[in-house]
Amino acid sequence: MRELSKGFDHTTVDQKWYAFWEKAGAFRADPSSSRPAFSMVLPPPNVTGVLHIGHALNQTLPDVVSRWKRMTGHDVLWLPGTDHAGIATQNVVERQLAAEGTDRHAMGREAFEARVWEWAKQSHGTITSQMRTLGSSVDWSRERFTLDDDLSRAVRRVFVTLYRDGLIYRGKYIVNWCTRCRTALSDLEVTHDPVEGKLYHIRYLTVDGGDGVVVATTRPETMLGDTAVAVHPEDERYRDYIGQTLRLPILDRELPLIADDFVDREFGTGAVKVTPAHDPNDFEMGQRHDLPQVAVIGEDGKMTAAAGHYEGQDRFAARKALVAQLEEDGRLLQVDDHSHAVGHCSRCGTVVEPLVSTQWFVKIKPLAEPAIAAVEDGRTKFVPDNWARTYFEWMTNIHDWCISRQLWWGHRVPAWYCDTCGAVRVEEQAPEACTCGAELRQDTDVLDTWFSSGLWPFSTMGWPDETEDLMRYYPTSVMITGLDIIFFWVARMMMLGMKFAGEVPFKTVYITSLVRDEQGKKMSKSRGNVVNPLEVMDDIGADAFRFTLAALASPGMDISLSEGRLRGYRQFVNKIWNASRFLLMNLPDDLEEQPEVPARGELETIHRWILHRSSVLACEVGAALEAFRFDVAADRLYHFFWHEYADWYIELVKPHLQAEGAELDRARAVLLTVHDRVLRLLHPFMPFVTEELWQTLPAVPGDGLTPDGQARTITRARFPERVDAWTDLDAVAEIELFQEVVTTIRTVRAELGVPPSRKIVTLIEGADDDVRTVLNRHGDYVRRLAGLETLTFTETVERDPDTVRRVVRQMRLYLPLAGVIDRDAETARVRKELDKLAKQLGGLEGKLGNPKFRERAAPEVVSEAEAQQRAALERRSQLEQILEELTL
RNA sequence: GGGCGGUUAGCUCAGCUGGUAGAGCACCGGCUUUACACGCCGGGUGUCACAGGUUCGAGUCCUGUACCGCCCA
Repeated sequence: MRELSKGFDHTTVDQKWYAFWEKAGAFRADPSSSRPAFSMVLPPPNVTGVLHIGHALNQTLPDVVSRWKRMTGHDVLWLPGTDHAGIATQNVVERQLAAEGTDRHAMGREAFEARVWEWAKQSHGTITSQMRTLGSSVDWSRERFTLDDDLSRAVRRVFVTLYRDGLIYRGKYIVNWCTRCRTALSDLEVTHDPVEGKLYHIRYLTVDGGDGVVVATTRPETMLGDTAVAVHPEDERYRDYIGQTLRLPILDRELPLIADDFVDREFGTGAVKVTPAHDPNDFEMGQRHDLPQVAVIGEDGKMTAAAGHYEGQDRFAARKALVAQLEEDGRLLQVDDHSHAVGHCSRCGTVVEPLVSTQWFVKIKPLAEPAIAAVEDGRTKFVPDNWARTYFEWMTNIHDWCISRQLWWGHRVPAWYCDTCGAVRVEEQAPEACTCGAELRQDTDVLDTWFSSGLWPFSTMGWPDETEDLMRYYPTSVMITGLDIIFFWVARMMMLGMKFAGEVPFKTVYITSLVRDEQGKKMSKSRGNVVNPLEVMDDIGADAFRFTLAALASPGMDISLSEGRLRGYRQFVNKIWNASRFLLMNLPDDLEEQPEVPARGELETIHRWILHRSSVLACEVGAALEAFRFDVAADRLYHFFWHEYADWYIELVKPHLQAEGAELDRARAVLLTVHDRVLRLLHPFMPFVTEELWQTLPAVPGDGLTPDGQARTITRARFPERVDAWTDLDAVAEIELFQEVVTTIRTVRAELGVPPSRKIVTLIEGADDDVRTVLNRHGDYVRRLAGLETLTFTETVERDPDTVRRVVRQMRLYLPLAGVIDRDAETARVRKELDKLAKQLGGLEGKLGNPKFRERAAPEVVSEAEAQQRAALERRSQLEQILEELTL
């Protein structure tokens, strides 16, 4: 006899199988295969990152898809890799250096880069091994890193092409500047968080000493850089002031009072100070009115020489000092509490300082337009489709993309400058020297990490070379990723993919939701409610964890990761384990191959029923996966396995497993077939336990072989489909009737506290011939599952007050239970049911009595209501009879 | 301010093209029935946020309100 341990121990099993799969090349794509291709790329996590709950979800779902596709006969490529995460990684290493009492400037660029490479190589193993723990079935032989030589070559090719097409330009504009990271940021790397600040009202006098105007500002320290005051052109209050000259407090600079309809009349006093060098809106206003830019805050966040005697003070200290000064001068009229959104660096949380700086930009509109069109005409589809709206919203309001970063870790901008003649050379390969003969100096900046990850779907496949992989796997089939990076990745991959690879990068984009904690709160370190996926997997295993995520992944809904669900699905894994254990106990040792399931005509009803149900299940799971309804698929599997297969079929099949000869063979064949099928259906969700169990089953010849044909693996076994020959509604009807009778008797026993050990008797009155035939056929099962001594049919039952009576369909069940029956309780129970029935009948009568219902409702709806009414009336008369008998 | 989503059992969530509500967990009662106490049997505990409207009929469609959340500005 084959044997399994008493429970599933994921700690010993999971690793073993992942290593096996990898060694066997189970996840390796094969471009020479004749099978249809199915491809995905994994949005690369940070090379120095650790697996968090978002990764877990965004890898579990595509893993379910790729395992499923592999089993449905596709040549699957799921391409993994990591990105270099410019700012984040550089920050970490800089902190390490600081702890060692040095910094990157002391080391020099080359040594620093070498140091970061070392760190990246070292920490790279963390996330990749965590992906293996989760079971992600990626093709590691094709793993990529954004700084790989090929990918860097792609970055340079794209940069140079965009530059030559006029889509990349260098210029002096206002950008988001992080004073701590000392680099420019793109709009997307700035998060706007609400801050409780103040609104300061400051009087600016006119040059001739007149009262002037009062401006309202949240950032008084920037006033030192004011070069105008603006009001709305139609604002009656200020009509007469427009064109006057004001005097800037403290610095005494003269400022024109200009009119611009950007000004919000409702805000503050309706007059605003204009600081073109430190506010993006003011920057634009400054350009419209040709205002000078006075930078009073430097790249280090400290006041510059232009700030007068505030020079050298930190911007926030300067604010305090300046407010005090204004107050002393009597210029500060009012200070209100004011809550407003302030931009913070998404990497370090520092308040972003808008400042004017020379940077490289991507001109985005010409790239965005085709990317918008591709979603409009359905070349790329969003699932759920309302995300397309968010995509359009962003793509149509998009600004030029600042791609240069003042960092050392990343792809260095491929631009060279000649200090002699002023030439700028943008080349893929470093030019030897300037055409004027002078030496060239390369731009010191690097590119935004997202500039390289935006190329990911094709740069990883060898672009710009026309590689076999690129030809076969691009465009990818699906992109599965979180909503938080719909703009970072999806939008940019769309734009760059269309421009450079000539086609959309993916046909479908499935947007996953946010994983929240049990109370629906966003997980955050400060809140302390972060669920660590590694701890969860350590605790309950990757299989239960993955199944939970899939079961909770309803489209468009955030996921609240509930402890209860996790526990429940861990128990499900245990259930699967034990059902397999039961199966194995009942198979002979020498069974090497799975026997064929006999034809329907040779099978007992229970076998026909479970085969039918397993066929329907395969159909439902397949359809759910096709529609990305991971939750529905998980729900069907759970329900089938536990409440049909284990609760009923396994119980029913037990007596047949005690039989001999053909009856035993039939039972074994069906049990094994159904079990094998359900393990396969479960495999995409629970890869480890299903492989472990499937390996113990007798083989299906030729199925599920590893690529070298030397071993078996469920990862390559055929995914079950509907089997038309098993469709059997008669069997379903029989089993349902039987279940109703059993459940009714069990309920009586439970209500009256009849212990399982006590066998009782049941009489059935009013069964027609068909029902008798069916129940006689299943008499053994009923006796077994309901704990009966005898089940007999009768035409008339004596009116015995010590008998419990129940109605099942058109039949009455009589259970003589002298000594335990509580007639009052029984009477109350029947009355309660009659009340319920009366309500239901009332509703049905109201409906059917309404001529408009009969007139307008669909005929089948009407006849359905009539049938319900008939059944309810029948039941009522049965119950009334029972009541009468009880009250003898 | 703009956009999107949510509000259904104690908790976490399903509910397709309208036909008077479901799952898991929790809970209550009973069980060493030889796969499983991570189990078995039985029990549903609800004003489907609120107010209108469409309809023979609304959890489901429409409008509005309230509250919660996310994204963008």
